[in-house]
Amino acid sequence: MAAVRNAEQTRERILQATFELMYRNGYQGMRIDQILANTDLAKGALYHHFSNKQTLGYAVVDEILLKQMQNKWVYPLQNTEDPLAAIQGVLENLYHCITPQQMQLGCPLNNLSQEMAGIDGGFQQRLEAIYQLWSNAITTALSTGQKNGQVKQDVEPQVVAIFIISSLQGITGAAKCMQDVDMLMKVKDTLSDYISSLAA
Amino acid sequence: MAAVRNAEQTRERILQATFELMYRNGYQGMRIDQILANTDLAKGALYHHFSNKQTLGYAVVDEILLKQMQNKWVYPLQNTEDPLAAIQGVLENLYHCITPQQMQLGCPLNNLSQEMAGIDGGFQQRLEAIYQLWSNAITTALSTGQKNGQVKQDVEPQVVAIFIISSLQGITGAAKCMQDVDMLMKVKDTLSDYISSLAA
DNA sequence: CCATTAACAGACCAATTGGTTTGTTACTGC
DNA sequence: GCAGTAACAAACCAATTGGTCTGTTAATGG
Repeated sequence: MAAVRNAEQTRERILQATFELMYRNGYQGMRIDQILANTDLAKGALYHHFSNKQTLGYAVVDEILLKQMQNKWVYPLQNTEDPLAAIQGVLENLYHCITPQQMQLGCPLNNLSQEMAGIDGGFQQRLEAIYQLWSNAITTALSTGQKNGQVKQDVEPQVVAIFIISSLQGITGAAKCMQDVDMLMKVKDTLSDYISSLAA
Repeated sequence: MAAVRNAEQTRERILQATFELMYRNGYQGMRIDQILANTDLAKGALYHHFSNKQTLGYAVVDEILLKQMQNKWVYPLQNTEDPLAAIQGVLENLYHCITPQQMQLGCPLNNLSQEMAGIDGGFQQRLEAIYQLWSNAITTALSTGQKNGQVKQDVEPQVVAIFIISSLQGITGAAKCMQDVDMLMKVKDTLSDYISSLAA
């Protein structure tokens, strides 16, 4: 058995497995041994790449969650003709192919925030940075919309941006408990209507 | 030392301490030994009242969280002249005397939901019941408002109720990460404006 | 081609965990 | 007032936990 070695790839495998376990069980519920089982690695390998559980958790936020945020929200809202429509598009896309499984598990960012932001300052700072990225993307989009005359002048972009983010996270969170897909969709439409009401 | 015994009171003390620890550290992060330390009880006492950690966690939801929901939302919205104003009042009251500590810790119901609803069916069912209580209270208020001609006829009470709940929870959750009181208040006002827009 | 080091494997460990058991003490009904 | 039981105390336990340590093997530069 030719055991090929690729440090960077191994590191990535560990990160990905950790992310999935954290998504399913939370950071505190996630176990190191589960990572090893899911990656077919030994402890030596993991602790060669990450010094401890906390560092590993931080890395998941800094690398995986951050990248997800960029792909889902930052890039799609950049250089768009109609910012409001772009926001609606991302929203639609988000709910378009959501599985019952995903509904039950909720949003990785939200889950981790509620679990760890209040307990661990390191997590709080890193998660805050991602929320900052998110709100900046929407704030910029709304501001651009105002410049283009597509968005009402009396809305405060930053406040509304955070309201949109909050509502979205809240809906995902509520769905996790309520387990009602139809209701989830209707509530999402209510948020959609609110966003539409921002149009000039 | 006359060790006075009061079973019901001891049970309540355990429940209260467990609630606080769960609020601070999450269910998975909360440790049995911490409960004992905070109540000055021995293990025998705890396991005499509760058969295991899970049962204890469930009891916190069934008794403490449920009662909090009734006091904060159900009763205040019952038999009110102006349901919409009543909702605004509860909201205002909620944010009126919020400490930085509470902002950092977030909402007990939301924290626990995000942490456990996806993992443990027992928690999910119990938490869902509380969300049901909550949404029913607001739904009924909105319906009454419609009958009274105070609320627009074209709003769907149940959907809007869940949207309000979601937004509120989302705001609390975001505040936990963002740590910005002023922003939190402004976003809350945005929700308040939305609720005002429901008036006939 | 060989020395050095990076990338792993896996046995090992101390501390912590939820939970049990056995014993003691306060109450309660008769 | 005493027997029986409920309400505790506290030592004990097995399993799990994150983390370490000592090897071994593959790459890499000279």
